[in-house]
Amino acid sequence: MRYWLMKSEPDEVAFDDVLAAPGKTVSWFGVRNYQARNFMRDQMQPGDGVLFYHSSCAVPGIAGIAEVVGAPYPDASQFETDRKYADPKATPEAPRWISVDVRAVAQGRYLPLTELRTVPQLQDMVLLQKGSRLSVSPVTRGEWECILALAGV
DNA sequence: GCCAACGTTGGC
DNA sequence: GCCAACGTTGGC
Repeated sequence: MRYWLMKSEPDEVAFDDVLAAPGKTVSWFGVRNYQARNFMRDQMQPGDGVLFYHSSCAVPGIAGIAEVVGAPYPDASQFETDRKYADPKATPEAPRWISVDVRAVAQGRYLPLTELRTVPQLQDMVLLQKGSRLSVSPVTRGEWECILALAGV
C-alpha cells in the first residue's frame, strides 16, 4: 500500500466533480511527464491512497481523499488529434501515456498549501520542495496520516 | 552526449 | 502577468 499526491486543476476536474461522478470515480488523464507516468505505471496499485490536490487556482491545496481503482490503461486523450492532450508520437499500438481510475473516499477540511508549509511533520513532502512540479508524487505513510488528521478524516 | 534555447508548471 | 525552476528538444 502506497500513498500519492495527485495535482488537478479544479477548472478541469475538481474534487467535487469526482464526488458527483458515477461511482465517485473518474479517469485520471492528461499526465504528460515521464517521471509522473512512471510512478503510475510502475508503482501504483489498486487501493493506494490519493491526496487530491487543487493546483493553478486561487487557493491551492488538498481538497479530498481518494484511492486508486484498477490497473493503468492507455490515456485516450493522447490520440485526440489537435486537442490539448494530443501526442502526435503516440499511437494505439504504442501508447505513450496512461490513465488510472480514481475514486473519491472522503472529503475533510480543505488544507491550503500555505497551511501545509507551516506543519513541521510535512517539511519533507515532495510537494513542498522548492521548484517541485510533479503532478504525481509519492507521499510517506507518516505524511499521509498527518494530513488525514489535519483534514479531520 | 553536451548544452543552449525553448516550453511548461504553478505559486504568487 | 511575472518569473523561478525544471523538463524537453535538437543541433553539433
